[in-house]
Amino acid sequence: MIDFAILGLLKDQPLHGYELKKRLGETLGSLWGFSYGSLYPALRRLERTGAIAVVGAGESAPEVAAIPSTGSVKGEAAAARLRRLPTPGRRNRKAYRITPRGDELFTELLTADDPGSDTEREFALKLAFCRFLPVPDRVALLERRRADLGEHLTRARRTRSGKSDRYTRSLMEHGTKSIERDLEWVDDLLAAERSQEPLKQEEATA
Amino acid sequence: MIDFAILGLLKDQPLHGYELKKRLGETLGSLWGFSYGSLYPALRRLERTGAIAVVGAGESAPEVAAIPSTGSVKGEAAAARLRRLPTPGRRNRKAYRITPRGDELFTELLTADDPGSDTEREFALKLAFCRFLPVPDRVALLERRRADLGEHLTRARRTRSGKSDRYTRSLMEHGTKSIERDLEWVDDLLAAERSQEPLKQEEATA
DNA sequence: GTCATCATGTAAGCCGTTACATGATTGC
DNA sequence: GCAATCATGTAACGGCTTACATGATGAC
Repeated sequence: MIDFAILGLLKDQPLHGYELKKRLGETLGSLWGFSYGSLYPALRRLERTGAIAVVGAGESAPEVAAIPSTGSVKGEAAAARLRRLPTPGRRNRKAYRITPRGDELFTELLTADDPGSDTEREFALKLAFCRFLPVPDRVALLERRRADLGEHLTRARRTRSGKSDRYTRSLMEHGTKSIERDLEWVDDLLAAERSQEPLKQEEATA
Repeated sequence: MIDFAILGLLKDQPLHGYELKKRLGETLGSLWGFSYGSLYPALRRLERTGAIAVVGAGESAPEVAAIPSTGSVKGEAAAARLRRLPTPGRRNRKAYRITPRGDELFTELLTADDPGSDTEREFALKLAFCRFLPVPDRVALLERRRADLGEHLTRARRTRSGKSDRYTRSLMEHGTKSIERDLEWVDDLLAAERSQEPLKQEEATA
C-alpha cells in the first residue's frame, strides 16, 4: 500500500522522504500517515526494483511547492523565511522521481482487481489517484467498489441475529447505515463519471 | 484486541475455539473475524496467564459440548506419537471459561484509556461489550470516543488544502461527513445513556 | 553555541494473516 | 468406507509501528 501511495505522489513531482511523509499525512487527508520506519525502507525497496530513482545533482531541483508570486519580492522572501521553506542547497536530501517502470507498477497497482481488497483505505487511496486512469478504468474501479459494498451490505443485513443487546444492535445498525451511505456516494461518483464521459474530448483539449 | 474479544465472548458462556471463531465472525457482525492462526495462540496465551481455563470433564459446556469425554484414546498410539513428536497429539475440543483473573483483565482492557486507541474497530468492540460496565464507566467510554471524533473532525476540516482534484475533494468531504455522523451517533448513545440513568432503580427492580 | 527543525535511517516488536498439517465425528 | 465438516494447531511471513540513533541546517 505504501508503495502505491509513494508512486502516486511522485507522479506529480519529485519529492524526498520527509516531504513525502508530510504530504501523506496532510495533503492526502488526516486519515493517512505512514511512519518513517515504513517510509524509508519502502523507498529503498522501490529504488532497488527500479520503480523510482534518486534525482541526481545535475537534474532539475527537487524543489517543492512552487508558490505563485504575489508580485512583491520582499514579501516573498519574508514569507519564505516564515514558512521555513527548505532551501535547495541541502546535500543530505535524497529526492526521488518515478521511473517509467514505476509508472507501469503504479498503473498495475491501481487497476489490480484483488478480490480481497475490500479495504476502505485501499479504495480511498486508489480514488485519490484515479485521475491518472482513463475513464473506463475509473468506472471499472468504482463499479468494483460498488459490488464489494453491495455484498458487504447484504451480509450486514443478514447478520440480524436476535440475541444481542441494544449496544450491539445500535452498532450494527450504524454500520449498516454507513455502508448504505458509502454506496450512495460511490453511485454519485459513478453518475458524475458517466455524465462527464461525453465531455472527454473537451477535457482533453482544455 | 483478540484477547479482549475472546474474554468478552467467554463472559457469557464457555466456548471452544472453533465456536469462538464462528461467533466472532457472525454474532458480532460481519466486520469481525480472526483467523485460527490468531485465535489458538491467543487462547494458549490467555490460558498460560490464567485469564481463561479449560472446562474440565465434569463441568458442563455449551450446547455443542454436551458429548461426554471419550476417556482415553488408544493410549498406546498416543504414546507412540508423543515420544517423538510433541505437538500433533490428540485432538479433542477444548472449551474455555473465563477466570476471575480474566474478568479483571477484561474490565481493565474495556476501561483502558489509551490515547492512541482512536481505532474504529477497537471502539466497536468495546461498545459491543460495554453492557458489562457500570453506567458511569460506560458514559466515560462514550465521551472519550466523542472527544476523539471531535479532534478527528477538526483535523479533517482543517485539511481543506486547495490543491486537490475532485476525487480527492469528494473523498475528504465524504470522510468528514462520516465523522460527523459517527459523532451524532455517539451523542445519541450518550443521550440514551443519560436518560436511562435515572431509571436505574426501576430497571433493577424490574 | 545551542536549540528547533529538517532529514535519513535501523532494530525490535506487535498483531495479524495465509498456507499448511493433522485428527475426530457425522452422515450417507 | 469416504467425504464433509468439525476441531486444533504450527510456520512463515507481511506490513506497519515505536523507539532509537545520527547528523545537517538555520535562527537567535
